[in-house]
Order: sequence, then structure tokens, then C-alpha cells
Amino acid sequence: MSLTSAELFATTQQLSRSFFARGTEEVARDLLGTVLVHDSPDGVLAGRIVEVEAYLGQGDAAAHSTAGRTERTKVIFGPPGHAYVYRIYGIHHCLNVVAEPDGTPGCVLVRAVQPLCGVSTMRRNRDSEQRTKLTNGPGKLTLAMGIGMDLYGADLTASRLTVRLPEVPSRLEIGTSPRIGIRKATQLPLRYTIAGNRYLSRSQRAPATRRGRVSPP
DNA sequence: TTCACGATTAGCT
DNA sequence: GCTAATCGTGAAG
Repeated sequence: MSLTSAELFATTQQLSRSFFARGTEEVARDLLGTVLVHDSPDGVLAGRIVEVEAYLGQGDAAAHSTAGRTERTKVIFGPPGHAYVYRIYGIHHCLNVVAEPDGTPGCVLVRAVQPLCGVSTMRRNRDSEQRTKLTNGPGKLTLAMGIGMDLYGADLTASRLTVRLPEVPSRLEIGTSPRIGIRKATQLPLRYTIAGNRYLSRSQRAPATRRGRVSPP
């Protein structure tokens, strides 16, 4: 289903800072079902968040913040509700939502959304037709929605990039599984999905199939 | 200055 | 299942 931007704004409300100023895992789960909105030069682009991953500030070897505060990761250590955007493999961008109170690291990777607004623009941005494959991956959704490094640090409670809560809440069955594509801390169950949603990056994944040494018997 | 690497994707076999 | 594409970041020299 598609919405006009007027319908979108009429049926959702802006999330406040306090929503993001909580534990990363809690924020991650609660982001499912909310709507990511980019008021872009090409019009309003929006998608319902259906898949996320939590990256913890402590005890999580896979999190970028584990190496400490750097130029790239400084926003993760700052106030919650801001965008951590980074480039991966020199090719794609990934979007994270900063969680936890100011000074405490923690963020949530947005891995997939369900297109709601501006679908024709998303098709053009992605040079792809099939609706379910426009935004079903972290690199795909940023391209489809026109999200790049210019939005690094953007305030998700008041900027061109925001997150909004549907006024009519829906009951969600939340799936939990290990995170995808990482080399470290591969077993932690920090990936959350809206179970059975058609717009997920993968419906299910077997336990890490990364190449590497297998311990001898 | 150099260098290894990665929270991905598309297009193969 | 396998791999190329492609480059900013950050640590080391």
C-alpha cells in the first residue's frame, strides 16, 4: 500500500528524544513498525521499518563504537535520536539510529523498510522495479531513499530525516535472530524483524556460514 | 605515507 | 555457493 505524504503525516506522529534515550535493544525492537521519513529534494520518501539490528556500546565486538570514539563514530557517543551514516565497502551507505543517553554508545542499524511513500522515486533511485526488493537491505534502502553522508548526525526528531510513530498501533510478532554479515560476535541474537514480512532482507538465516577455521575434533 | 579491511550487493556457477 | 566492485577509515610506520 502507498500513501500520499499528507496521509502519512496525518496518521503518524513524530517520535520524541526520550524514545531514543533508552537501552539499545529496547529501542531496536520498538523501532519495528515505525516509519522512516526523508523529506528529500525529490519529494517525501518513507518506509515502515521492518528489520533492524542492535549494536551495543559494551560487550559487543561487532559494534563500530567498540574501538572507541573516532571521527567516524563520534555521533554514536553523542545524544540519542541522531543518524549515524557510514559508507561500507566503498560503495554503499548504511543508516543507524543512535540510542542510549548522551555519552553512552549504542546504535540500531536499519536493515529493511517497507516502501510507503515516493515509491516511483525509489524505483528510479534503485533502477529496479520489484517493490519487495527496493529497500530490503541496508545498502538498498539508503540508495532508494536518497540517504547519504550529508545526513550524518541528522536529528531524527527534527530534520529532513525523521522517524514517526503510527497513531494506530499494530500488533507485531517480532522475530529474533543473529546479525547478518558480521565477522565478530556472530552469535548474539540482536537482529529483530517483523516476522513474516515480505520486505525483509532475508526471511531466515542458518547459523553463521562464514568461512574460517573449524576447530579440529 | 602506507595498508588492510569491511554491519553489502549483484551477478554469476 | 562464490566473488568482484570500490574507497574511507584508522592504526601503524
